[in-house]
Amino acid sequence: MSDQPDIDRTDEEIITLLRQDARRTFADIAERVSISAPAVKRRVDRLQQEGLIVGYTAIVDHRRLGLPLQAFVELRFDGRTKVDDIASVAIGITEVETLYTTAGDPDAVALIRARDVDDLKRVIDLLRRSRHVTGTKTLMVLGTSEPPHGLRR
Amino acid sequence: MSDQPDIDRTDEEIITLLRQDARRTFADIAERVSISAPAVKRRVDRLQQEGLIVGYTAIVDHRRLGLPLQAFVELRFDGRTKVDDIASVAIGITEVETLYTTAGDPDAVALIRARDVDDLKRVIDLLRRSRHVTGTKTLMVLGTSEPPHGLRR
DNA sequence: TCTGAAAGTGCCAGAAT
DNA sequence: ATTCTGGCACTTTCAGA
Repeated sequence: MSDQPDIDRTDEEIITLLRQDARRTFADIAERVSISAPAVKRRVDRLQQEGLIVGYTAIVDHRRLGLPLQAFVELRFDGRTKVDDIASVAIGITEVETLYTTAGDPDAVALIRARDVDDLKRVIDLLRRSRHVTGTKTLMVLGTSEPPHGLRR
Repeated sequence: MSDQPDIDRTDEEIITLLRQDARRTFADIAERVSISAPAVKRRVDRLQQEGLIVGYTAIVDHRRLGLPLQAFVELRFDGRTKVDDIASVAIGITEVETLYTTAGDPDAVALIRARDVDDLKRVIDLLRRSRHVTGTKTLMVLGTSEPPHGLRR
């Protein structure tokens, strides 16, 4: 359970560049951070091994992939529910993009992607019928915006 | 504003593979989907051009990068607020990972990442003082879980 | 299929400890 | 002296036409 290993300015820059475009070449990164490509590769290998970089993913347009609807479903559980049981409500439901367990009024929040209203309804019903779930509240997402992604300190 | 272009099974597989690991080579993908590497490249180029693949990013461990706290901040706005004004509350606040505009009780939800409680407090205060914001409600995230990422239909 | 570019590896130099 | 990090040279693999 280590926490923050020694990350210098160059490591930060490399991470930022890879967050902006994960398919950048080492040579490209090397030029931007002013060290050689092999040196970049070694740093990236290290960052991965230390678990700072967990992986790389393609960002897709869900609308064009046939999942235009997005919603938060707040979940409330009965008092006996263990935290691990909470996480298990999402398993097998592919429409659940992320399940957040939370401290406070909703015990969890599921971020859903759905094809259409019927699909969304089906997913909500599935969640509502899950063991220990005592209630839900759904919040439709109209739009999202995020910063250019990478300048985060 | 086109929507769903012709995506065949191979395109879907390619997208899934790139979502699992965006740094996969065309040769690697080619082997897995049983076509040639140049054919994969052409498809990926097309998927990018059609806007199905928007970009590629590195997934980082925010805890180890010094941002261990995560929270939802529900935002309520006064009646005269335009939707575009809602999105603008997040600009300049690097701790806002995503701002969701929503239909219903909260008008928007900001997903926040913070260094520590003071940082979180600072961000919440910033949001509360934003123009048109009439109230907030904060929900701490205890944990997240997401499906292996890619099997989504 | 072919050419140039990038990835990946080994080796050595220099700096920091 | 040793450890860490970078550069260089080289081979293998990939990208792109």
